[in-house]
Formats: sequence, C-alpha cells, structure tokens
Amino acid sequence: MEKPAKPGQQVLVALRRMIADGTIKPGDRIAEIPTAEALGVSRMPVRTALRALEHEGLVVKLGARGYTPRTMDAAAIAGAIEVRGVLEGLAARRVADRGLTLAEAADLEAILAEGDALFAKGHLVDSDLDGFYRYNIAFHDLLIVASGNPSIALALGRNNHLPFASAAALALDWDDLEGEYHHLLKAHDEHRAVFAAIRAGDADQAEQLMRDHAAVAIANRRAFRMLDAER
Amino acid sequence: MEKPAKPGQQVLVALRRMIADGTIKPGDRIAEIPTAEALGVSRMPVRTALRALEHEGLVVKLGARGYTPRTMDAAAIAGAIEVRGVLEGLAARRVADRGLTLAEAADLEAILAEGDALFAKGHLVDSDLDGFYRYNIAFHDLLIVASGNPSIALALGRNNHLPFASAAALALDWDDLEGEYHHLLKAHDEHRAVFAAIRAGDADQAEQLMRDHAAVAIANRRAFRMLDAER
DNA sequence: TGCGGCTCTATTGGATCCAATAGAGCCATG
DNA sequence: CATGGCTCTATTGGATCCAATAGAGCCGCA
Repeated sequence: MEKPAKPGQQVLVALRRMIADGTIKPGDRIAEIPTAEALGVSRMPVRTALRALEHEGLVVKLGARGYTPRTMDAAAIAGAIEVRGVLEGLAARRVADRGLTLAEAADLEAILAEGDALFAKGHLVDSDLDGFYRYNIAFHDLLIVASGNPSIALALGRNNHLPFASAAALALDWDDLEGEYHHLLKAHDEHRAVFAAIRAGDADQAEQLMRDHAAVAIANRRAFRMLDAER
Repeated sequence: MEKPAKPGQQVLVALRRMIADGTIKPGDRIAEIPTAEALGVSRMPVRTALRALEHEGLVVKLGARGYTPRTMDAAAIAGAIEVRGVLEGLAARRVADRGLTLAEAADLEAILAEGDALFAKGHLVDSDLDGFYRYNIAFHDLLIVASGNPSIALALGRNNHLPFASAAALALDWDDLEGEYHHLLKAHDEHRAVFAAIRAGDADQAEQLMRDHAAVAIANRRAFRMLDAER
C-alpha cells in the first residue's frame, strides 16, 4: 500500500521543498493561480497550503498580492533555534521533575543504545548518517512527549518546519565523515548527559544541557536535510 | 469607518467565542455544514476558520467527522501558561542581554508609568481593570518585540489564543476590587522588577522573574477575559 | 514635467457543485 | 445470539465559477 498521496498534502510538501531548496526565493511572489497550474491541481489545495505555511511562519502575506517566502537570515535562524532550545529545555526540565516511568526509561535507554551502536565502530559510514537522523528525532520527540505538556509540541510545531531550526534538520557534511563523527558523537554525548541529569532528577541541569545542546546547532552547520514527512 | 467585517474573520472570532464561553463544549461535534448555516455563511469560511483553529490548538480533528474543541483541563492550562512563561522569559533574557535602545527604554518607562497611575490612588475602579488589561498587554508585547527574535512571537501565537494562557487573559474578579488591587499590584511590581533586571543587564534574573510572573497566573484565577481582537 | 485621480485588470476570497470516503447501521450467516 | 461483511449515507476535500478589491498603469491637468 503505497501512499495514495492526497493532493493537499502533496502541495504542502511540494511548496515546503521549493522554499527550502531555494526554487522559490524570498521576494518571489507566490500567487495561487500560477502555482496551482504548475502543480497541476486546482487553486483550492494551494490556498489551503499557503494558509498553513503562513501559520508555520514559512511565508508571509504580501498584501492582497499573494505570499512570499519569509526571509531567513542567520539571525532569524539562530532565533528559531534558540526558541527550540528553550522549549526542549522546558521539556527536559519537566521530565526530570516528574521522573521517568519505567516504560519511558526503557524506551529512552533503547534509543540511546541505538546511538551507541552507531559510534561503536569508531567511524561512520554513509548509512549511519541516516541512522543518526532517525535516532536524533526519536530522542527529541520522546522527551517532548514524555514532558506531558502538549503545549510544548504545539509551540514547537511552527519552528520545526523552519529550515535549520528543527531537530530533524541536521548539520551534516556528507563529504567529511571524519569531521562529522566527532560532531555527532558530541551530540550523542550530550543526549547521554541530559538522560543522566533526568535520572538524577536534576531539573536545572537537564534544562541547561538541553539548551546548550540546541545552541551548538547554531554554530556548526554547512548543509542540512529537511524533514519531508508529516507527523 | 467601521469594520466592514470580512466574513472569514467574523467566523473565526465567532467560533473562538463559542468555544471560549462554552457554547460549544469539548465532545460536541463541529461539522462544516451546520456551522455554516448557523452563521449564515457558506462552508468555505468555516472550513478556513476550522483549519486556523486547529493550527492554534483550540480544536482537534475528529477523524473524518469534523472537529471538536480541545479539552482544556487544569493541567493543560497550566502547561500552556508554563510555555508562555518560558518563551517570555527568553524574550526578557534577550532584551537584558542586548540592552534597551533609548527609544525602547522610553516606551517601556511610559508603559510602566501607566501602571503606576492605575495604582496611585490606592484602590481600583471598574475602568481601571480595562486600563490594566491594556497596560499589561502593552508591556508583554513590547518585551517580545524588543527581543528581536520573531520566532518567539510565532511560537507564542498558538498559546495566545488559548483561554487562560494568554497574557491578555487576566484573572479578574470583578466583584472583589479590593482583592484584585493587591493581585494586580503584585503583577505590576513584577513588571517593575523585570524592568530593573533588564536595565541592570542581569539576563538570568530577568528570565527567572518573567517565568515566575507567568507562573502566578496558574494559581490565581477565577474569571477571565478573552482577547477578541486580531493582531 | 510632476502629481493626482481614474480606470482597468490581475488576484484573492467566497459560493456552489461534484467526487471520494469513512462511519454507521443493517442483514445474513455461522 | 454474536460477528462479519456489505451497503448506504452523511460529511469532508477538491474543482469551478462568481464577486469584490486593491494594485498598477495611464491620462489629464496644473
């Protein structure tokens, strides 16, 4: 059973891609009719998608003349990452405060073990980057869910679609596996440290570590991958 | 010139009101056709509004059978307020870090002076509650804007529409002006304290104070006002 | 030659119509 | 009598059509 690929979702991810990879640059007008024709659908799903993208903050309304991608300079990206760090920091704090259930602890340990396995052999191969990508998302998502505060996920919803700002947007240099090894291992170690703080019930520490963890994403980035899939 | 009152916006605020005041309760189905007929418009603006409300987190999709208001129990409200506190705390931190411009300092001082004026006579009258309402929003909004991080406002966008969670949702007891005097004065003093920390450049302190300021909203609430106006 | 107003058109927002779909109820059967 | 499948219908999602509107360009006048 492949994806029947509902037109609406299709348009949404298509536009996200185009904005992310620069097919549509800030300043370019996005009008409904040309976009609809280009994608081979009616204006309706395009309208829906543009409204959604506006809510996500990826585009801004251009008066009555359509939309345009939001300009994302370095400061804006840093700001988005900062917001993510603060929100995920809150999640970590909450989890440390309330303590992990047995099931959550087991899940988290299993996820971290995946990470251990990636680095166990001392170097990375191509497929490991994909593995880390999934491991990373799993770790972050689990903490947010375990926080028991759905508003955190809601508030993150906007930022998670911004390029570079999502935990799913890894800063990966596919040509420098050696350098990435240390970079990603550091991230993994930080995950472990957060986990330790949570187990110790040290909420302040857990929050601070999580914030710092997000902050490093601001510094080291050269390439990125977008999260295409919907939640 | 009054508001021509565009149908779309009209429907959006109408639905918000109905959800806020309990006309539509969690569990009730919100279908497009009956809603459209009840409001005297076509299904289209209703559809748009429901999508928007879903993004705001006020309603959840009920499979293919319409929407229903999101259940907001005490824990959910507390969670939303917690998120707001953390985000506004970040804003305060940023402002303290970068320092206020002369214009911002003057604006902020002017806003706080409004607050001073409200409490100067030692008691409150009815119209003062409205005055505080506006003063409070002005203070919070200015800090968020001055933070220079648009992502904060974006992330707050969702929470600000949730009843009880917005800075605009004051906990006011209109029959106990005496009690409210102390309650609101405390909030005002906290604003002053945040301002002082910002002037001193004490980012940690500014953030902590702002978080605590939000937290008190969790405890003291008996009635609330919704923010009807759009940004 | 510059500015203001007017018209004209491109484009969005809303209404109506049509198709796809999933939920509910019913019937048959084990 | 319970359970599984089938059909039927209620309801959303998409397409097309129509109206309102605001931006742009042009023309006239100072």
